[in-house]
Amino acid sequence: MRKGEHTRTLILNEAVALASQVGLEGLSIGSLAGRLAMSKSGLFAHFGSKEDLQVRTLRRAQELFLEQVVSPALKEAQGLPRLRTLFSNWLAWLESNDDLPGGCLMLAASVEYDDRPGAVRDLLVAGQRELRGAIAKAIRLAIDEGHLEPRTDPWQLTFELFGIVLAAHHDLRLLGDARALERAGDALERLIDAHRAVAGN
Amino acid sequence: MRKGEHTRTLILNEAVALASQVGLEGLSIGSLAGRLAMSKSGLFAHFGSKEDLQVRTLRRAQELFLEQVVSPALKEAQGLPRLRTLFSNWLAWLESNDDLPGGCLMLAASVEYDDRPGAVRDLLVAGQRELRGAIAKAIRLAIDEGHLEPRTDPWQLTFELFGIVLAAHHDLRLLGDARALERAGDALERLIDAHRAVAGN
DNA sequence: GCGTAACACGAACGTTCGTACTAATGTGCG
DNA sequence: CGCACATTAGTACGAACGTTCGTGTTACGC
Repeated sequence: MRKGEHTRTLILNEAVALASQVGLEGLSIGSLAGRLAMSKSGLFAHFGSKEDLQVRTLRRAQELFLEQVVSPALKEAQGLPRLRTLFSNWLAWLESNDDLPGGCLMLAASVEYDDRPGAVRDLLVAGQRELRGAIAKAIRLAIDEGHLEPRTDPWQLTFELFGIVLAAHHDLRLLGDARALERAGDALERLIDAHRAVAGN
Repeated sequence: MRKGEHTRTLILNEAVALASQVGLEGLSIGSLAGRLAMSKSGLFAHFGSKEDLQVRTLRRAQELFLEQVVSPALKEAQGLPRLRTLFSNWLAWLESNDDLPGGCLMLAASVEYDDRPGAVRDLLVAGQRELRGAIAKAIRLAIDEGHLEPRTDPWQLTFELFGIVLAAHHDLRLLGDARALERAGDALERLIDAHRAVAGN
C-alpha cells in the first residue's frame, strides 16, 4: 500500500523531468520505464492510461510550481514585496534545472495542447486561470496598500508581466541567452515602476 | 520536372497547416498523405527523410511570415510607422487562421525543439536571430528619426515587445481570450510611448 | 508521337507505441 | 511464520511510425 505510492511519486518526478524535455506527448511509457530501470508493464500498472499519466505528471509539475514559486511569495508582506517575490521566484524557477531540465513543463504543454481538447488541456487552462487570478489579486492588494496607482488595470498588468516571463523563458531555452533573466528583471522593475503610486514604496 | 515542384509546394502548405496544430514532431507522413489523398510512399519520395520534411515545412512557414509580416512593414516609412506596422502585422498573423489553424508554427516549434539539437533547432535559432535583428534595427532607425529617446536600448526594447507578442499568442490560443489582441495592442502602444522622444512623432 | 525520365503507388520491413492479460514476486498484518 | 493482497515482470496484441523497394503510370523534351 505505502510502497506503491512511493514508487508512483518517484515515477512522476522522473516523468516531470522527462516531459519537460520531450513534451507530454513525447513522454513514452517505455522510455520512462527505461530511465527508472523498471518494466514497462510494471510502470503502466500505476496508471490506467497514458492520458492519466500525462494528467498526473502535469499536476505534479503544478504542485512543484506552487511550492517553489507561489507559496513562498505568499509569505511576504502584501503589496510590492509579495509581487516582486512572486516574479523573482518565477524567474528562478525558469532557470532551475533540478526538476525541469527541459524548461517549464506548463509553458511547453500550453503550446503543445492549445489545440488538443481533453483532460490535459482542461487542467492547463484551469491552472493558468488560477495563476492569473493570483497575480491579479496580488496587484489589487498592492493598489490597496498604496504601492501602485489606483487606476492600474490588474488584468492588463498581469498580462504584461506574464509576457516578460514568457520572453525570458524563450530566450533562455531556445537562444540560450544568459542575459535573458537580467533583461526580464529590468523589464519587470520598469513596468512596475510605471504603475507606482506617487507616494508609494 | 515542374509537376513535382508543384505538388511539393502543395504538400508543404498542407504540412505547415497540420504542423501548426500537432507540432513538427507530431506531423506524421501518413496523416499528411491522408489529408492530401495521396500515398505515404509517394509523398515521402519528395523528401529524403522526415527531418528534411520538417526543415522544409519550417522554412515555408518562415517564408509566409516574411511575406505577411516583415516585408509589408519594410514598405512603411522608417521610424515609428514601420515599427508599429511590424507589430500590428504580427498580431494579425497570430490571429489569422488561414495558413496556420493551430497558431504560429515558429513559436510552437521553438518550445518543441528548444532541447532537441539538430537542423530544425538550428533553423529556428537562425530565424529568431534574424527577426530580432530586424526589430532592433527598426528601433535604431526610430531613434535616428528622433521618434524614440536616444537612450533607448534596442535589444531590451526588442525583448519586451516580443514578450507582449508571446503573451498575446498564449492567451489567444490556450485561453481563447479574444481580448488578448486588444491587450497586446495597448501594451505595445504604452511601451513605445514610454520610450518616445519628447518632441517625437 | 515516341522514348525516357520523373512521378506516384502498394506492399512490406523492422521498431516502437499504448494496452491487456497472466504469472511471479514482494510486502505487511495477524 | 504464513496468508492475502499489493506490486512488479513477462509476454503478446494490433496499430502506427519512418523507410525501402519494385512496379506501374503519367508528363515532357526531342
